[in-house]
Order: sequence, then C-alpha cells, then structure tokens
Amino acid sequence: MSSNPESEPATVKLAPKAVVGRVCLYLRQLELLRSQGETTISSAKLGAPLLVKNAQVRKDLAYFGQFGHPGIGYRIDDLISALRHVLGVDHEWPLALVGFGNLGRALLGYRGFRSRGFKIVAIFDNDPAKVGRKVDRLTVEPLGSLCEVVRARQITLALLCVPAEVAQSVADMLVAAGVAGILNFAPAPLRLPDQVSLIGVDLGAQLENLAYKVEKSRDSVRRASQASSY
Amino acid sequence: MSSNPESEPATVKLAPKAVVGRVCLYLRQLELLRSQGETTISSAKLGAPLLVKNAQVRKDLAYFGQFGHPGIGYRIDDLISALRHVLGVDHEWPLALVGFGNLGRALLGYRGFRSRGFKIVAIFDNDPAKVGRKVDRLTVEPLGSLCEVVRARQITLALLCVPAEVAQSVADMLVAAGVAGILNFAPAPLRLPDQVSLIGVDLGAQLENLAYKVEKSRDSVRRASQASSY
DNA sequence: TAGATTGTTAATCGATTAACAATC
DNA sequence: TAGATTGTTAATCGATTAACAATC
Repeated sequence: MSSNPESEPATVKLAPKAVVGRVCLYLRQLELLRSQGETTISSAKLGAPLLVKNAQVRKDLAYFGQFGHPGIGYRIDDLISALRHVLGVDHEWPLALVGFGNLGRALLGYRGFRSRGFKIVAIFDNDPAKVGRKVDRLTVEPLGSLCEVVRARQITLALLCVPAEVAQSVADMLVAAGVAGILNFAPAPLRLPDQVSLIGVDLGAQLENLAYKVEKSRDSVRRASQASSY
Repeated sequence: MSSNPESEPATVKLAPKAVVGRVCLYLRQLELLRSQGETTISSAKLGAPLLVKNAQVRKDLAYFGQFGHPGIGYRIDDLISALRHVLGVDHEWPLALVGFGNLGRALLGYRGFRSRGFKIVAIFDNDPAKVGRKVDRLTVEPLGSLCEVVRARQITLALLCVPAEVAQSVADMLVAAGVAGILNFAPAPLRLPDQVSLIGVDLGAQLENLAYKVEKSRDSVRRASQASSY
C-alpha cells in the first residue's frame, strides 16, 4: 500500500521528450566549445548553431535546475557535469548487442557510444556461423545464453538489431533477463512492460520522412513558378 | 516578382513532423495487415498496435485527404496507394552512400530501404584502400567524382556517414552537386541552404535518451519504495 | 554604474483528445 | 432500421516565445 497522500502516480514527472533531445545536443555543443578553450557561454550563443532560441535554451536547462549566472551566462565545465548527471551519462553503461548482422557490426564500431560511457560487453546471435566468433575481445554467444550472461555482467541496456520477424520474441527474452531499456533498430513495433524503457530507431522511416520533405519542397517550387507565370 | 496577392511564403504548408512520422508507421502497419489478408480497417484497429488513439489516426489521415468510408473504415489497398503518394514513396529514389565505413556498409545492406524504393546507386569514400573496391555491382568512388556522378545518375538523396569532422564540408559538396536531401548520420549539426532538406540521425543521442528514461524510472521506483516505507 | 544575461511569468501557438452529426 | 465508423468541431492540453525584473 502506498503512503502517497493523494493517488499520485509513482512515476516521476519525466522532462518532455523534446527537452531531453535538445539537452543532448547542448551537451555535445558544450563539449565542442570546451575543446575550443571557451569557459563560459550564453544561452543565445549556445543555441545559435543548433537553431534553438535563447529563451528555449534557458527554459530547457531550468527544467533540471539553476545552472546559470545572470550577466555571465553558464560556466561550461559546471554545466557539462550537471547535464551529464541529469542524463545519466556520468557513469558507465554495460550494453548487450543482440543480432550481429551488418547493422550490429556497425554499432560495435560506432565511436559515438564509447565516448558517452556506453560499452558493449556482450554480443548475441543465433546464426551458428557467427556464434563463437571473436571480435574486439568479445565472443559472439548464442541467444540461449542471453539470460545468464545479462545477469552475470549486469547488463542494463540492449541494442536490438535482429530481423523484424523475431524482434518481439527476442525483446521478450531481454525483458525476462532483466534489462532496463532497449534501443530497437528492427522496423517492428514492440510491446514491452511499462517498467522497461524503449526507444525505436527506424531508419527506413527516417528516409521516408526525408523523401516527404523533398517532395513537398518541390511542390512549393512548382507552385511558386506557376504563380509567377500568370 | 511574385504574383502572390499577399506576401505569403512560397513554401507549401508542411504537415507537422509528428504527423508525417505517424503516417509512416500507419503505412507499415497497413502493409502488414494486407499481407494477412485484411481488406478494410478502422482507425481504432489501425492505431491500437502503435498506441495511437482512433481520433488521432483519423485526424492525421484527414490532413492529406478523405480516405475513409463512414460505417466501414478504410480500404487498405486504397489507403496504401494514397499514403505512398503522399509520402513520395510511390516511385524510386536514387541514393548516394557517402562514407563507406562500418555504418555505410550496414546501410548498404539494409533491407528497409530497398523495400521502400530507395536504391543506392553510388558509393563514395576518400580512403585509397577503399576506392575502387567493388560491392554489390557498385564501385567505391573518390569524393572527387561526387559532383559528376551525382549529376549523371540524377541522385537526389544522400546518406552521409562520414566522420563528424568532415561532415560539413562533404555536405557542402553534396549541396553543390545538387542533391535535394541529406540523411545525416554524423554526430555534427549541419548548416545547409533552405532548399536542401535535412534529417539528422544521431545514434549516440538516442542512446542517451534511453539512458535518461531508465535513470528516471529508477528514481521513481526508489522514491515509491521510500514512500511506502514510512 | 552600464551592459549583459539569467530564471520566470504571461501570451501565443500548436497538437491531442473527446464528442457528435453525418453516412454507410 | 440498428450498429459501426467516419470527418470535423470544440475543448483541452502542452510546448514555444516574448518580455522583464533580478542579478552579476
């Protein structure tokens, strides 16, 4: 029985997805600025290269606390530390890579993960031709070992890059093994229990989005030239 | 000089990004339903597996026209054709793959692209060890040939998977060559002219988003158990 | 002090949801 | 006809922007 005075949900109010997405970008930009020797930055200058307005930068940051100094701006070192903590990237995350096809191999070599504390510590695949192969100090293991290995290595996050047809069943195995979050690259909608976090990365859908934008901007050019030929 | 009566912008009103994103998902779901032998579907049943409410499905579709039949629902065949046209995936799109590292190789083999009419027709890389290699009926070409090849093969879209440091300069080359859209996998914010469409896919940022969700849901569990132990 | 810049409030804008007459 | 379901309107909800007192 909960002792909450009102029937308040147990979930902490998550910052809106859009805010978190932008904060990731700010963090990257701040690291770039620091590498260039800057020590402080204003909301306007931080947002400009990302096409984000100064008021929005301040509001996004204010969501998580007071980090700025009126008249000065933000101290870059302090803000980086604070945002890393907020995003949960101030410590290492052990990852499982599930599905060792082309995409899996690419993710294994992706530098953007390592630099954020994400470390692949296990690779799984069911193809007998792949199981047992050694890559990067790791050995490809069969899905049968998934549950055991995930627990032993305290893996909390998984990169799911298996074919769409088996995505749901493999995701169910990951959930049963106790992972806390899944980054799904398979173009299939997954159903997971509420306590497991899920983000889908659908590359085909991204490309469709791009095609739509291009198609539309062509339409507008067409329309504009018609209009001007009256 | 424009003949527009008022100083209306020439750009056609784009459907909100969120709408287009969902429509891509509807299309995929519809194709799945068709493959299962269904012929009509209601907004409620179409949205359910995607966790989208019936009213939202109808509103999203209504953005592009009237496709439904009161009392019946939507005819799947007709709706698929209509949405393909709307999204611009009712014809083939020739693509350039720029940067042939791990990620580039994975994208080359990605089946989700081909099935949507996206066809990689050129591969570029500046590494002398890669230039000249033959893969999948294509030859890896140097960036120096980019402009010429893009024009000759009428390439409109590019997959940019080069290192972040050179992403902007390679993007500038693509723009100069006349591509209409870029799907950027490099973790760097790009500046492009307005008439070129851009979508960024930042895998590191996605994983950060996931880490944040996990971190937050842990907090809420922690808080809930504290609350219940009073 | 004067200039710069914050955090926050109020105003605007846009997106989602509920409700319902119209239709098959 | 009765039941199902649409497209659309009005109500709600949430996110962005502008403005400004407070602060260095």
